[in-house]
Amino acid sequence: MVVMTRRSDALSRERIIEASIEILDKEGEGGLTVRAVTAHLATGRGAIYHHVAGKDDLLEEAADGVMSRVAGDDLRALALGVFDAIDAHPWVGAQLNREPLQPAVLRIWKGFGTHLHARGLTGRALTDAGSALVSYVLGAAAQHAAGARRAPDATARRAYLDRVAGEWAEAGPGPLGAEVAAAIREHDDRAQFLAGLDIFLRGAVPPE
Amino acid sequence: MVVMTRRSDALSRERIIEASIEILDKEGEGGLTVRAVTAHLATGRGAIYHHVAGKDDLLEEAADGVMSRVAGDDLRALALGVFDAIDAHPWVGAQLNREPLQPAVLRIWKGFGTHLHARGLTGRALTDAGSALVSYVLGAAAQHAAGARRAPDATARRAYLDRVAGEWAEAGPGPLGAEVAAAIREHDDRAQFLAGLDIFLRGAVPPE
DNA sequence: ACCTGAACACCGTTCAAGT
DNA sequence: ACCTGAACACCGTTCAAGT
Repeated sequence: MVVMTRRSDALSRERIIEASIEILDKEGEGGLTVRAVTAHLATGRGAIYHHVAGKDDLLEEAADGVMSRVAGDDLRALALGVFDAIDAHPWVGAQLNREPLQPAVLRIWKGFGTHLHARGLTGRALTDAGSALVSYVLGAAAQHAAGARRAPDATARRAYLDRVAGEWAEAGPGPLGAEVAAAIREHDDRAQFLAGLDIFLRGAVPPE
Repeated sequence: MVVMTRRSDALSRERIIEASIEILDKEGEGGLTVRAVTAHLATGRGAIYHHVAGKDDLLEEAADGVMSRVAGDDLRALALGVFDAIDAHPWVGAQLNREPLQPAVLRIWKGFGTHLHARGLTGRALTDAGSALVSYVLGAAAQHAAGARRAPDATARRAYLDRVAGEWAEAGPGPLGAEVAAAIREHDDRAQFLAGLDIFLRGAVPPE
């Protein structure tokens, strides 16, 4: 008698999402197609629709998969963790800004909310600060991710920054253009992100 | 003798962008297809490629077209102008977060940079504050636009907020979940945006 | 120079047919 | 129940042919 066992590599929501993250990391956002995912899993085109609702669902779950591995003992560490995760997976930066209710965004909201609450914020002050912090972090993430996508290595990055600096310099003959142009050439996204975070924390919560 | 004159409605970059904005406002981002634009202009599919580089170019120029009409005498007025423009044209919210160097983003950067400079910020303090402010405004814009897209009228908006509040309430049994859930139900995106702007300004610049 | 529209090389999703 | 893969209804972009 032949006993039919499940293939050990049977499809599942988890395996589909895992494969999607691999493809997104290797090929970028444009590389994630249903054809690529099903080819990677060696199955038929329509197979994944038994496990995920569609491509949007796939992207939301993939982004949450990345964000679920971010932790931080305090607020700055958590924010840096989010930044570094997006630096490592640039496609997440765009995805987080597509839908405010997706699991990954709620996860970030909860993390920041908890830390702000621990710092003594309650009521309106808490939700105002949480909302602003989430907006700042997601906005900075999208900006950084878009830049990282366009300038993946140091040489491309230099050319990219020079181009922005040039546009700034020509934009205003006044002192503003020159100042910003110079700053852009010395620019470091991660340090800039932290500087913005500190501005925000200074305005939102009293020093501990 | 027959003198051939140019059709008065000859194609031009301006007319193509204008048509694109109309389609985006009426049909949303998904409605902007090359087929829709060329049908609207009663011309052949390939005609627009003589005037714009492609669909990305079209979206960047359309967003800049909207942002070019925003003005503000002071920083808060400018920020509110950006918010209101995105409220009126939700597709701009997503577009601004796609590419940090696009004309509309540089335009916003210059506006904020000028106002921050006028408030006495220079050097690193200026670029840190400008960068953080742009990130906050673009992030908040994306969040608001995504919500507005999903909940266009008051009834849909209520259902939407109730759903978020519900997710929050069930998320944490502690005081945080209940507080945030209650705040969300009373939530007003525009007021929230202003509250976040004030947090930011408190941290970035001394009161005038 | 500009426009036309068929052709090309893709998409995401559905669904009858299989196991 | 789950999987297969052809079919469907779309895309953006190119390009030979027209004017």
